[in-house]
Amino acid sequence: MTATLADVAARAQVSPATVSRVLNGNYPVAAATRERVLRAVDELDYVLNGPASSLAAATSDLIGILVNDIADPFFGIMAGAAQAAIGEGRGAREKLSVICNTGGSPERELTYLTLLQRQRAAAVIVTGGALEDPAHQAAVGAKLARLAGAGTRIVLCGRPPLPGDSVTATLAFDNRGGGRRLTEHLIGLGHRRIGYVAGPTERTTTRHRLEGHRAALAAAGLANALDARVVHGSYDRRSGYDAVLELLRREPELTAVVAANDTVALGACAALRDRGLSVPGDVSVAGFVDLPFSADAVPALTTVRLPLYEAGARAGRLALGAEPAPPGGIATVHGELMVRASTAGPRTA
Amino acid sequence: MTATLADVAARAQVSPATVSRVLNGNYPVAAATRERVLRAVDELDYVLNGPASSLAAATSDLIGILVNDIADPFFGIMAGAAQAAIGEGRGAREKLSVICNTGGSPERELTYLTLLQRQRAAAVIVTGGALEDPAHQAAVGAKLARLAGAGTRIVLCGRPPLPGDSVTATLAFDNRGGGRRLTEHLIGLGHRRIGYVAGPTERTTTRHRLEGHRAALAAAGLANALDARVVHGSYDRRSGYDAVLELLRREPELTAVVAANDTVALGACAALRDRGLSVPGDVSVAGFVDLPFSADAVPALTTVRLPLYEAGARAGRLALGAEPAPPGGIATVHGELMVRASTAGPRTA
DNA sequence: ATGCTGATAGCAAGCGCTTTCTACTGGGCA
DNA sequence: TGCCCAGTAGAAAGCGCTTGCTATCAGCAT
Repeated sequence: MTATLADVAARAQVSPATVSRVLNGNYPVAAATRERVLRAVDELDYVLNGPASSLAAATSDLIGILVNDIADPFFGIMAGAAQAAIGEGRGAREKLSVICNTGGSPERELTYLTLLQRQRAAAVIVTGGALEDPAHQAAVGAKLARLAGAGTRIVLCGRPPLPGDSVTATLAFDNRGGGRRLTEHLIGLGHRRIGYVAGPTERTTTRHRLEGHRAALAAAGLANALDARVVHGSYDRRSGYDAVLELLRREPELTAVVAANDTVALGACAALRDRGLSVPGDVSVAGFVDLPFSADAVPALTTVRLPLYEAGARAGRLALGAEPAPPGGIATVHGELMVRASTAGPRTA
Repeated sequence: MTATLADVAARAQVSPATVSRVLNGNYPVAAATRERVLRAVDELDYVLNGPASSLAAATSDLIGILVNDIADPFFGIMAGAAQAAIGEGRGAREKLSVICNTGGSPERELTYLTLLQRQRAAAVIVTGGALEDPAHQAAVGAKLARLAGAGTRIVLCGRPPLPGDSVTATLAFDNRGGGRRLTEHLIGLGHRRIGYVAGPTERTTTRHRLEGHRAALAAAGLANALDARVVHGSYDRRSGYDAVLELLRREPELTAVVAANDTVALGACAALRDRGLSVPGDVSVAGFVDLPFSADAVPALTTVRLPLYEAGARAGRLALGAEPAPPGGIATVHGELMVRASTAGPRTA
């Protein structure tokens, strides 16, 4: 059937051990021998048996990348960047980096972690905000600790640090700071009645961005009506659309809306438009993340730019061990406020 | 260190064989015994060793999903849908479906295929258009044939059929028909000078959509100036922007632009706007695929809707063997023309 | 010559699991 | 009462690879 190491060995007239060493390149093999072996490999179209190899070597070349929603470019960009970085890495053997889509489901997150543990993955990159459920956090923490114990490198990307020392490195987005700067920008423009379309309640990302928003309001003495002006939803466009209608119902005099992310912001814009309100003429809108299409939207979206590609690529290198972990294991990735056309001063009523 | 099957067996006072059978559930085991084994598994926090298992059973539970660019929602949606379908599948054992991002690079495509072959993947789903390079096509075909020979199920999703019988099932998008209907729509509106922003030259998807366009023009007797009105680029927004500027340079009197996909179309809109031209007032614009944000764009984009999610999910089920292959192994997935605000009759000059 | 050393190559013992074949048990039936 | 069979469990032979250890050999110093 399929050629095995032994077949190659026989053809090259050497022992299986020698073939293995040629393939792994971590043991001296005479040039002539190597040559002969490689020729045999080629002639037989031999492909290493991964499972057998992993079993014998007690390691594998699999690297898992967990994302909440791969259809969302936020994750797509990070995951793609990580895979690119990993593909670039020159290790002894090429790594197989794979993206696992949890769909935001805690169970699937754990399932994937178990599946990766089962495969004895070389590294795991977990992206995106964490669920705030303590039980689930503990379960994930325990799972990661076990993985780390088995030699798997763990990298968190765009996720808050985890207690314990099982994580190799954490790249945390400064959601709080970004959220704060964004709202400060709006306040600076003169807005006083600012609505907030938040993400799902139980996510760290949601909370942190909202906390930044709140901090800015509090600093300006505007925090009183806050809660009435916050609506939670998911991270999709639909959610932004619906939330804005709800906000408008609660407070028709709103002059600005901050959204959980760009996608939500675009949904918000659509709702305002459908309501006959102009952006930013009647209501300013701001997003978060700065996805590729945000600069192209009409009007171009004011947002906080998160360097997704860079962060993803760095996570990939960290997973590979190709880059030293940041001091303390944690690096904070800051966002940059991008002021564009979707925000302006409130109409001087 | 990590618990093994033998440890579990010892603890449950049974043989390793029995533990294996309990875990795989394909052999009768007395309820009491099973119970005891499961308790031991739990107590020891045992996780199966995937490589060992795959080696012994000569199969693995890995399913690979190849995409050209995971940062593009076109692929994100399909891949996510496929993963969801696979996660849903109730096989004897949970499958690990993984997304591999080729970045459109033929070498990486082959590398991933080899890596998956190395892992003895249970199935491989290849999405997106193929490169038209005969050498590469042959290489991919050969690789897939080998995989199929080793028992790996092969599913093509959104990719033209491959000769030979190694492919389990093919879901081909009707790019030609969709392209044709789209251009017919424009012609029907009265457009005569229609520009076309095509994707990369060497891709099947590009060619098919363009052929549809050409067919519509030919049927209306408008094919004469075609070539001067076609500009090739990549599948991104930037490409649409630049291409429209080029088209306008070549033919300032253009009244409509058809883009390779929605992202490109949005770039095209941006360029027109920057040129002071209104959409669809001065120039109509149409896309392809119907990504989530296309309906929200301003103006909402006329496009050909491809059922990405459904196709991806079906590909997942086919990969699982949970759904019978379509007759002849090939199913054509048709697009639906979505007429929205970005297309209108040409200005009656 | 003799013994050393460094450079290569081979032997063989697993890695942890699956699965075939065999062995044992108890009950139903003649 | 004895036999057969269904139901269940175990023994053991690998699956294809890696790697520690040993064997070989040339060259060189003694």
